[in-house]
Amino acid sequence: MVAHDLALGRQSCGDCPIRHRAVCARCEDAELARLEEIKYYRSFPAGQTVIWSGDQMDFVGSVVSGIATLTQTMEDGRRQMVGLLLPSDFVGRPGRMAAAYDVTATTDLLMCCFRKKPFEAMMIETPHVAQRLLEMTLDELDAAREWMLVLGRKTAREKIASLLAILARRQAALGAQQSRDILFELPLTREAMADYLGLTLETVSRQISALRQDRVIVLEGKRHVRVADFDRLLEEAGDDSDGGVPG
Amino acid sequence: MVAHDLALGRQSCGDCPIRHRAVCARCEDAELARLEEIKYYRSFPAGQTVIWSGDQMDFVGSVVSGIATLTQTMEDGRRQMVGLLLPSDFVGRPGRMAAAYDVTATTDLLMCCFRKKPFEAMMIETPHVAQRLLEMTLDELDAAREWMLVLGRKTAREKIASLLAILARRQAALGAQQSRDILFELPLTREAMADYLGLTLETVSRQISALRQDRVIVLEGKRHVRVADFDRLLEEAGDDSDGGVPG
DNA sequence: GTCTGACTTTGATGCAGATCAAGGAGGTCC
DNA sequence: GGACCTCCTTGATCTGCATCAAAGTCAGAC
Repeated sequence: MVAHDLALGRQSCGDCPIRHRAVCARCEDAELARLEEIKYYRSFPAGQTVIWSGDQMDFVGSVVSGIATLTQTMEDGRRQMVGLLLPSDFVGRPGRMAAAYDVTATTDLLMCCFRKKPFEAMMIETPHVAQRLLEMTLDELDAAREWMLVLGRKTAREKIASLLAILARRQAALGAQQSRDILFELPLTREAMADYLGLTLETVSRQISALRQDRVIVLEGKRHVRVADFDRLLEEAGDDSDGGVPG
Repeated sequence: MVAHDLALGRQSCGDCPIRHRAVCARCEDAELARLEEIKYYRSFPAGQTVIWSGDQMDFVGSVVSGIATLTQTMEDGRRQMVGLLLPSDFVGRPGRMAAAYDVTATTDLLMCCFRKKPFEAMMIETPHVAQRLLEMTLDELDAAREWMLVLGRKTAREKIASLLAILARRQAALGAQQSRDILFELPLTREAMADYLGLTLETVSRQISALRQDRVIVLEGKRHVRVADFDRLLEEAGDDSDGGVPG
């Protein structure tokens, strides 16, 4: 099973990498078969817009691989990212015609799309899909509220540390690390990080440099980050709770 | 039917003021009867904490009347409001033991609470409750994302105008106004507004004064606001879309 | 009536982060 | 090789909001 197969739709849900985390996680075989009938895959190269805010949207779907962002833009060009979509995250809203946000692929992106009308019908008829979607939406709401604290009350340094902590935690969760160090790639440009954090790209750059000089992180190239002391990073982020890092 | 009756639980759902907007909106008579068995009312005086973040929470529920807030607090005391709960809004999360945020009554508050365990059982068995909760959660997620733009990218003046616009729109929606002016009460102290907007209370006070001097709003006392030109207010808020104001 | 405390307003000053500006690193195309 | 991107870093300066401080307003208790 390679990406090429995925892109051509030659994939059964049973083999899907996000089978147990996406909106279909709870589906039984019959339900899965039904989903399979209304699904199709779409891929987007890094940088491409998936959909513009306000556009008619005739599908909903899941991120299979890669990373996408949701952003809002004001008339004068100020931009705020309001969501970071990782594999298994859901895109679109049942019952709504138009997209509410710009959706952009920040890396090469593969999406599993469902035609909207039949998906909405399924939502009503099969409870497992709606239940799972509720669970995922509640998680997203928690994440959004967490981010409101970051945007509203944290300093620039804390904001950067918070973002790095999210990425580091995700990386740590992906697999047992051979060393205690967490190593990960920044999937966002400095500008995209600024849009996420409500900062300017210059401030992002400066604060990353500062965290490097203060030995909180080690940069290997511009996009690879090594975190030796995760608790230290959390401290810098202003988080009290120590998240569940393995090791 | 008076508040006193409500507080004592002497109320059938049929007469409930939030019957058609709350989590029970879609329920049929039989479902309603079942909800009625597991519900009870609680009232809180203005200023009282409904629940502390981290506390065990053995109920979920709806705001029947009054206003409550969700806030997050950092170790050093920085606070960010992450939700404003108006009548019909839902409190708590099925499937979670502990409260994630502090919930505080900012006005006298009446809540319709459901015992958590039986409510969770109902979520699984009756689709209408889960469907309605999904819809409400998606709306809340949209509101949270809207607020992320406010927190991350708007100036202090725009933040205040945005909050006033939300309150004004809600008031306008409540009933046909006899005049074109929208008149409403601020349900929050300056400090609570600051917590909502990621500002200090001094900045809130100054910006409200500035909007008054610039004739965007008229203050009648400290807590009553008159908005003569709603479009002007939206302009000040940096919103392009003109929301659906009647008249 | 006065006292008290919660809430609000206004002024003076300081600083974190924005803005303006320049240059560096690394990639791709020719 | 050089030209030309895009992305990133760093420096100098400016400014919007925070901070520190003091006084005003109003309702309720007595």
